[in-house]
Amino acid sequence: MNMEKVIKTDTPIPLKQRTLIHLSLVTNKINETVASQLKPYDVSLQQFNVLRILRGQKGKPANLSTLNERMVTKMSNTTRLVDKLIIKEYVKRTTCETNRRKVDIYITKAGEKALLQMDNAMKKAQDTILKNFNTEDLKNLNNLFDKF
Amino acid sequence: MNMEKVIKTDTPIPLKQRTLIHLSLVTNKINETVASQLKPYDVSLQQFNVLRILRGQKGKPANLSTLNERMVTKMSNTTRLVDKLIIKEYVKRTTCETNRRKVDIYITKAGEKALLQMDNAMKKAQDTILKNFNTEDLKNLNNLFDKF
DNA sequence: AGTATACATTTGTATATACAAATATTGTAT
DNA sequence: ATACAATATTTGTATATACAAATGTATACT
Repeated sequence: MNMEKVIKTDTPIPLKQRTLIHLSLVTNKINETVASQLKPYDVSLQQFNVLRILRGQKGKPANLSTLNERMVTKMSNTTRLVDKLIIKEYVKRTTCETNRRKVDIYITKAGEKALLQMDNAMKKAQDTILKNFNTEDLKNLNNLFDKF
Repeated sequence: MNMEKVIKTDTPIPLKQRTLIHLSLVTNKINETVASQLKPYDVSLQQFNVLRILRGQKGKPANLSTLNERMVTKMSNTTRLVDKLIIKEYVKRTTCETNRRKVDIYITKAGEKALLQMDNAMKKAQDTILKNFNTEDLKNLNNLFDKF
């Protein structure tokens, strides 16, 4: 990706600024690829991540606060995000037995089934996005990310 | 940044997937820092970028399509983004003389003045975000970004 | 027990963004 | 000149997100 080409500029940009712009462009590109892969399943990346977290619970229900903790992109309204998944019948929500302030959220069979298909789509997206990277590159990148 | 800590997981994540999650977390963190620095000026990062592009025009007006081309994050509605800047009196919009389908968008004196202050805020954000990076790191990071 | 405080979620509201359709203007072919 | 396609922007609408206030429940204190 040639970033100067993408944002059609010819003036040189200071290194720090360039790095942050570069990062934004990379993120945009990734989001596009991911979104287009998830589109057929009519879920957003956020919704996909919630489903993954719920699967990771292995039957144990999650409540909103734990979902929020584990979500990659924190958002202020997990209630409505879960609402969307309930409409699609991918998750179920009941009030928690032991603490009725909380809600228990589970993934349904249908959700797990759909999630399996989404996994494939995401794997495809991942391979597309990272096609130019070898293991060494990926490790270097992760190490640099740790500095943030 | 310890990503496993951020998303509170202890199960190891495959390298490719880890890389993309890591990148999302980094982006989120950066956006937070940037947004909080721009908050006092009541502009979004998008609006700030538009102002910067307009300044880069050096008096020459820009129209919506050129703005869109140069914007880091393309968005579907530059009209309304510019509307916001007009309300704040940071930019002016007139219909283009030579092609009346187009609009000429300029930054105002007030916009330039405000932008100077925002520059400082952004420089501060940048330095905060990249405080752990030396020039070598930044170059490596940019080279890896080019592989996307 | 009664009251205050903390906790977990939901709801209201304002703003942002995505996408498609509508409007206005210009260029081109007949 | 007229009709048609292309271009540039605007508007409508649906959905997403951010933030604050409201609701309902549990815990602690007197």
